[in-house]
Amino acid sequence: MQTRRYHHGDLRAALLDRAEQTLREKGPGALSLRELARDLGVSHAAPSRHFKDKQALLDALALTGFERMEAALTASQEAAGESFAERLGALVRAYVDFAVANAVLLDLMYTVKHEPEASEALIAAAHRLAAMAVELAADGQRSGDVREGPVERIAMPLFTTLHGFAGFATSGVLSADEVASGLDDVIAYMLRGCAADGREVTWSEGAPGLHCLVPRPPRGTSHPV
Amino acid sequence: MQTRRYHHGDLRAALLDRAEQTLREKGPGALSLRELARDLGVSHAAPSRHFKDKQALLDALALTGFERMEAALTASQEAAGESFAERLGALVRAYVDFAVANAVLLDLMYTVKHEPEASEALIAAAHRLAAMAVELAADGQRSGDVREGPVERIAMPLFTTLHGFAGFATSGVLSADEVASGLDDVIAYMLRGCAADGREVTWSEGAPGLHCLVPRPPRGTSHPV
DNA sequence: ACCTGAACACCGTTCAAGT
DNA sequence: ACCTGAACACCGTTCAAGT
Repeated sequence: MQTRRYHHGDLRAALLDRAEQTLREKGPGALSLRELARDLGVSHAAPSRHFKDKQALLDALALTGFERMEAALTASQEAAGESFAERLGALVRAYVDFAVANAVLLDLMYTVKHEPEASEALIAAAHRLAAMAVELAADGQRSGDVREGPVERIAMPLFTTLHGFAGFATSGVLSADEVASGLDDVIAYMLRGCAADGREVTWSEGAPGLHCLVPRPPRGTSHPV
Repeated sequence: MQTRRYHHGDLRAALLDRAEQTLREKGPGALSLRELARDLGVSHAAPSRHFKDKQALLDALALTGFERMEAALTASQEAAGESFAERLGALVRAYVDFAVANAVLLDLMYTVKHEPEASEALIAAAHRLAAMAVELAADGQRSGDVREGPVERIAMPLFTTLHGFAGFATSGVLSADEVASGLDDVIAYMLRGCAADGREVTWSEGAPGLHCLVPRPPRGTSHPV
């Protein structure tokens, strides 16, 4: 019968799928391994063959979240225009869209863990996301849109803003309307924050025609802020 | 005897205290109402007089987190210098310091809740924190350090960056060293992001002498980004 | 290799009853 | 008003045993 083959085939994936669904529908408090097993027509001890404990399942789920987020961000960059501003805007939108569509999952991804060894893989996954911001900033430096300096130090505040905005969106501190209407303010602010001196900053997606000029630094300045 | 009077006096506060301690020492997964009651020498049903269920206790604890964070931010502003940059820097440091010193609590404060009625008080508390950033931005506008425009829309990206940086700090995405060394990059980026056109931006705490000039916008621009 | 069934120690929540 | 004690239904985890 079909269910038999399914579980034989991939109980591990079925557990992750079902866990995410319950997480989405009933929240993290309602997730139990026994109920998961029941739903999948399997004994309550079966999950332990695939995940040593509940936390291991949650960690694995968080990891798939990072992987899907990475795919979403990559897709956003491939679909985006060529200008730095367009690519940054696309990255922000993709991150925030994924976050609000997977709020509980995002919580899981960035939740403080207490066994450092378990967090390693998750932190590495987060660093792969951050690397995309670094890549974007490096491109921006090549095109002259982004200020000079160590590119990781320039990308970090950008990625930080992204993460904070997504966090406020998922936790409800910002309403859906506020998220939608605030996106352009955030993007414009990010552009200004990383802009090369002497570069005109233009951001026109949500609020057409807004722009400003970031000037050259005063002579004699060794390291422009 | 002493313990008897203590519990009679304020079992509710004792539960919150003890819950925070276990949270800090053993993590959120290890928190149980029954153990809490045992530790306090009280029957396992006693907590239900003060919190209708476990989530209610966690929500109450999160609320005290917001209150203490608000106090820390207020204190930072009272201790800070007069310049906008100094006050912003002090706010960022205070937020991040509180976050790393209370990582699990911060998680709890901003965790996605599934009963909207329970979240209301927490969201209101978060808004009180955000109001401090709005106040600071408004002062910055009066002193000419911060660009013109609706002050909430200017403060939101700032507060968002703060929150994201704290989130990376508590979740371990940024190491303690990276947090310490990244603080000035973040602050300088924030200053640039909200600076008034034509204003010289100076930030010299961690990296003395760094500064740049944000110029006047090109003539004819209605709304500088 | 993968799963079952029973067993163990622990939960959260409720409710009559005590003081 | 505040707490107790027993009861209920549910957990996570382990482990010998099955196929």
